[in-house]
Amino acid sequence: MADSCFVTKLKHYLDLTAAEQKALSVLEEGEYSVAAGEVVFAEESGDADALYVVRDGLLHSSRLMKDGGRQILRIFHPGDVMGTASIAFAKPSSTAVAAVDSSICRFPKTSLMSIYTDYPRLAALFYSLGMLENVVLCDRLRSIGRSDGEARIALLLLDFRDRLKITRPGTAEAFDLPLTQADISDAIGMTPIHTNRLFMRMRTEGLIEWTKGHVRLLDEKRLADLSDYVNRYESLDKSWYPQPTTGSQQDGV
Amino acid sequence: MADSCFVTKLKHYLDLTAAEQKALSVLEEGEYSVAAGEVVFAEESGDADALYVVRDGLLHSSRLMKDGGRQILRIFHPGDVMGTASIAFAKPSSTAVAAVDSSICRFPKTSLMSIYTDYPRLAALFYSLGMLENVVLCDRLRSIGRSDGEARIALLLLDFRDRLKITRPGTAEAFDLPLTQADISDAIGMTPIHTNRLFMRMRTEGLIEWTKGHVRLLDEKRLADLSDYVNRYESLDKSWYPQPTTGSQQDGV
DNA sequence: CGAACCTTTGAAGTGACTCAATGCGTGTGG
DNA sequence: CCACACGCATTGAGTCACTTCAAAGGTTCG
Repeated sequence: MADSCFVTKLKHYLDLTAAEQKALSVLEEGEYSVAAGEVVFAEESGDADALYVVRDGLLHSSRLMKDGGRQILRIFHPGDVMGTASIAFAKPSSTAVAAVDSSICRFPKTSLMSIYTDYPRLAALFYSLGMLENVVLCDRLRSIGRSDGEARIALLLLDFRDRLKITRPGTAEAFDLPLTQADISDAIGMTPIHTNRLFMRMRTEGLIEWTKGHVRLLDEKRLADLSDYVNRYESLDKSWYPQPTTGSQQDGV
Repeated sequence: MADSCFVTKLKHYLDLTAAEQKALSVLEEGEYSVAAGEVVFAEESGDADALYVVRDGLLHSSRLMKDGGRQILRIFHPGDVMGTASIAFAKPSSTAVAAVDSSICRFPKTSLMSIYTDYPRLAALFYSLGMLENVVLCDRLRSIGRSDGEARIALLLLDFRDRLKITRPGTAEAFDLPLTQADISDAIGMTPIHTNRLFMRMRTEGLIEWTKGHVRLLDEKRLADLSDYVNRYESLDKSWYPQPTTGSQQDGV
């Protein structure tokens, strides 16, 4: 059987043992479909007793504002884990919605327990990935806090592309971006009207091509320069990881 | 010996066994002082081979912009762990500076290895705390992306106060805030001039009192309302944690 | 007693916002 | 097969929150 996107993604960072892969497969048992626009979990409603692995499609998490506005917090690609806030809290702190028809796997967070006891290296990998997301979030905070509209769009596009690259190594300067301009504006903290004007401008400036649902980066260097972009997804520092768990013996230092 | 702020903070979330506390004490061995304004680690310079526990004082991490601007990413209080980005990366992705004379403990990240192998419940707690920070970061992203100046300041003040509360349970509506208006403006993504006008306005509106280095929240309800604030620091969901490690036996499910 | 740092104020400019409307493709029901 | 509705992209005009540039007032400290 071919690897799932989840395993592909983890293998991108770390050589997994057979035992580790087997332990992970438990997390991808309950696969199901969500239609575009459908809500997977919602802010302050229901219990956050599970996490979700994205198998296919595209989803995002957001928080609403009192005035009806919305801030998109994260965008989830195949191989990503959604709902990690429920590791800390018993209620969802954001709302997850499918941007296109997607396929996800739900697993109860108690499944993590045996990973922590029996597969310490996987626990370490999870922590690393959590901290990676943390750094990416800081990059976005900096972008939204301190740079103008074009730079914010540039960061979003480059990040989207590089995240896609992990599980789709073929991805280059052109890719599908199945988000509306309204979605993008909610992600970069601007109004849809202004976001549209920015897209127009970036088109005439020769930075990007944009046709509904599809983007081409025409000048990656200038985009990266604009947004001071760093690709955080290349590799992780594994120097502090414990020994891997192999099937036969239960490790040892 | 009295608990350190670090242990106090972790105990706020979880009853630690004697063995667990002993394991943590290793992380607080190399204490040293940093003067106000001093840099602990800097963006893209040197190796990120260590983490830091704050014992006393106040520090923050930031990233610079090309034009000389700065975005403050996080503010560290006693009991907080700085430099968690080095869990994922070999180079610092931000710059940490002491806001006031502080005292911190440095420990190599390889110290985490034995915690992951021998104290799975501590590993789980660390992961939870990482995800908590993640959610807090999302709250700030939302604030900076979608709300106006007053709301951003309100969030910063409430968050600062509630974070302080963890290790200083006495803290109420008045507390020291040893940051300049320029620092605060770098944290909320505004210019110092405008930040000052916002402070002035919030003063006349009866929301806060502000004297250099000291703040009093005069109308917490309205501040919380303005910023749609949620205190994330009250408690963690521990339902998925593995059994604690006790000194004598090496656990078992 | 002046230098350095921070806060405060004034005035003018601008990037992004609001309100308002048009265009455009797609699906759907009459 | 056309009329209509709906969701999304585009454009225009006026306004406002926040910025930039410029300078003055307070404190603290050597």
